[in-house]
Amino acid sequence: MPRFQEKRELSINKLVEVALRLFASKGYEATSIRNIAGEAGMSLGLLYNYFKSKDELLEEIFRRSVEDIHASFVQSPEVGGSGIEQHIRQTVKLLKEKKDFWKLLHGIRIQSEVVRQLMAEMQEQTAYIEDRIRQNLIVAGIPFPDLEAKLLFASIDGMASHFLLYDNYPIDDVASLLIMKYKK
Amino acid sequence: MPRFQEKRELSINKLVEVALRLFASKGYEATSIRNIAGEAGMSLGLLYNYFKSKDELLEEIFRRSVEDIHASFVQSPEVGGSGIEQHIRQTVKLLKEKKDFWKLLHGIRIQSEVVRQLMAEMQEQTAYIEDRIRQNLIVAGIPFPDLEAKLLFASIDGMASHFLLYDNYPIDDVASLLIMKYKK
Amino acid sequence: MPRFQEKRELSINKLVEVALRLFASKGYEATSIRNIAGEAGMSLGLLYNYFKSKDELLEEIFRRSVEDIHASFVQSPEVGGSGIEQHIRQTVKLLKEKKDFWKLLHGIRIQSEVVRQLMAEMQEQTAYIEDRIRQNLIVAGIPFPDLEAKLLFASIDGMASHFLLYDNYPIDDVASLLIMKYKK
Amino acid sequence: MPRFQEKRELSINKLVEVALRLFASKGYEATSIRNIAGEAGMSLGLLYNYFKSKDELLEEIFRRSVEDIHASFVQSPEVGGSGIEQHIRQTVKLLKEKKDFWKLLHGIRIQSEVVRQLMAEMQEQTAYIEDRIRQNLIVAGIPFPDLEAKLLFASIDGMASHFLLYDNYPIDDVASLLIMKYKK
DNA sequence: AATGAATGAGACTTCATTCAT
DNA sequence: TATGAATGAAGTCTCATTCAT
Repeated sequence: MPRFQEKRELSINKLVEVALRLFASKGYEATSIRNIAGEAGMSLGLLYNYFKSKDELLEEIFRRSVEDIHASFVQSPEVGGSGIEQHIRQTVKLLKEKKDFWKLLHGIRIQSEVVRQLMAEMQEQTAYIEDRIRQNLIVAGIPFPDLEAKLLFASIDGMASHFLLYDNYPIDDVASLLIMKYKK
Repeated sequence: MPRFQEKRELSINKLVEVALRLFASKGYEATSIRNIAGEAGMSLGLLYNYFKSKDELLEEIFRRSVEDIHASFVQSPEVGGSGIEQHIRQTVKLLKEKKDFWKLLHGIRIQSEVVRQLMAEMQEQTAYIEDRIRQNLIVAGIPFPDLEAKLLFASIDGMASHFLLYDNYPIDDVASLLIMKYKK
Repeated sequence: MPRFQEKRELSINKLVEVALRLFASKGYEATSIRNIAGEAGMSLGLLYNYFKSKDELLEEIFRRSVEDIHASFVQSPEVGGSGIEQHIRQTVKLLKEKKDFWKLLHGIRIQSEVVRQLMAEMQEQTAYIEDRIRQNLIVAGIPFPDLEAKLLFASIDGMASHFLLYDNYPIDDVASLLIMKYKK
Repeated sequence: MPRFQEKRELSINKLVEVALRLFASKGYEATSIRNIAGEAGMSLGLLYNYFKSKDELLEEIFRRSVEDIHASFVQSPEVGGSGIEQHIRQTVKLLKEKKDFWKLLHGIRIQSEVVRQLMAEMQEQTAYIEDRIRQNLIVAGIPFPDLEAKLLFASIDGMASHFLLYDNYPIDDVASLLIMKYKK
């Protein structure tokens, strides 16, 4: 019965979507399973048919989001320019597209009690991103690429934080300015 | 009876110190009042003699920390160099000195909810800092000081995040590199 | 699934019944939620599935009781005699049938605080009853019906209090005597 | 040192007065010892120097009030008229003078968990009052004095309840009407 | 006499999770 | 698949009371 499979996926997608939204706006701890099931229009029991625990739901959110982001970074660039420019533009694009996930991530990454495991996996992603940045800096012939990579990564991350934090943050302008610094 | 006052302040200081440490490491929501009182070596009831609620304890932590930080920024600089250099060095110094508070802040600022009030007050501090940065950029004769201020603020914030996030983060080196970019 | 509805109603009815009994005998404040759940043979958590708070449970008790009483007063009289006689007899009948509710009401009505809202609604009922009494007095051609209504209402209320207060209170005899005073 | 004695009595009087006011307005259970000490302008410890417990404070309130009321009933009448008239007028007078105590009493007498002992003592007073009423009825030559006493007592009690319950209750008028019924 | 620090039990309430249907 | 009844631990907070000073 493919119908069952369909419904199953529909429900799971709905749950992931709702949970991400709530985790992003209220925080992981402050969001209750009841709240999620309610907003998703389904019962507590059904939620537990799909996810063994609240943690597992969080993990699934991370899995999906990280996968999407990774794919987006790896695949042929959707934005033009040099390597660095592409990287920054791509990051900004993803920030806008997946604002809720970034909010969740930024809100959870420092106090990772529940999510130590997830964070370990994230670390890999982080290292990968920093490495990409370094590669691009090397290509651009910038000196001290290791340290520069750390700085650029931090700058991008800070920009992201402020975008998530403040309304009407002119992220495109700030990004452009940042890109300019690495031109020539 | 100054003895009461003494004991009172001792208890309050201990509570604020312990709560800050726990909030920083486990997060505000995940830290229980019982946990705080226990680590502070006192009973639940005593905590509530001094703080009407968990929120109020958090507020007191913020009040004290923000006050310290503000004072530290305003007073005669303890680190040398140009305006921008001073600002960055001072920030790094404070980051190291008040690591727990920054952890708490970075872990709480995105999903406010409980702390919308506090965040509103923080906003003022934030605006003040961004303005200081802009002033320094103007003095240094840097074009687009508004946008540059946003970028520099973001870079510093991102650097701080990574310092809080990763062990052995070479913040002094990254800071030096950042300072260099605004020299000459 | 009517099964859920059934169970739900069963639990709610049980809770309302037990809570009324306990509130009546020990008072609202002195009765704990744990006590209620325990006597009702269910867990604390289940109670909170049905009632958001202790107050709401009290409100439900009031809602149901007031509704019953109102219905009983409005519907065709189950006791004979003149208007006044009917009113008094009906009151006595209800007193016996809903002794617990009257106990709760008499024990709570003076120090409202929690139940100011409920009391405001009760006031309407009270006014309605006093008005009914006045109508009956007018029909019976008794002078000063306004004041007489207040007095008769007070007498009935006092009789009720003493019935609730003292064991073996001869309420039927006292009621008969009271009725006699308004005959002829 | 009579000064100590003086201060002691002053403090005790203040506590009794404040506690009575708070018990009357919020109820016994809902009033905290802290609240009482605070409103009386003294420390928790001092309160416990004078009263071993919250119960004992309540007992003292009852002792004093009952004594006052008893004295007032027993002593030469301050209001004129026949026995019944005197009794009713005197009751109304006391109601006005000791409104808080009556509120407390009416709010506590039905659910007497804490105060079973006190209520037993009150019962004596009650019996005494009912007996006085009966004596007066006998003197007035009214038939069925036993039952009439119960009814009149209930009427007076109900009047009192309504006076305590409703603002601007015309108790004097209602009392006059009640008195009239027993004239001739 | 007088203070208020200190305690711990217990109050109300929420929550993640399990289970019978 | 789907429901929501049911649980019990744990959370925040209040309270009467004791005690050192």
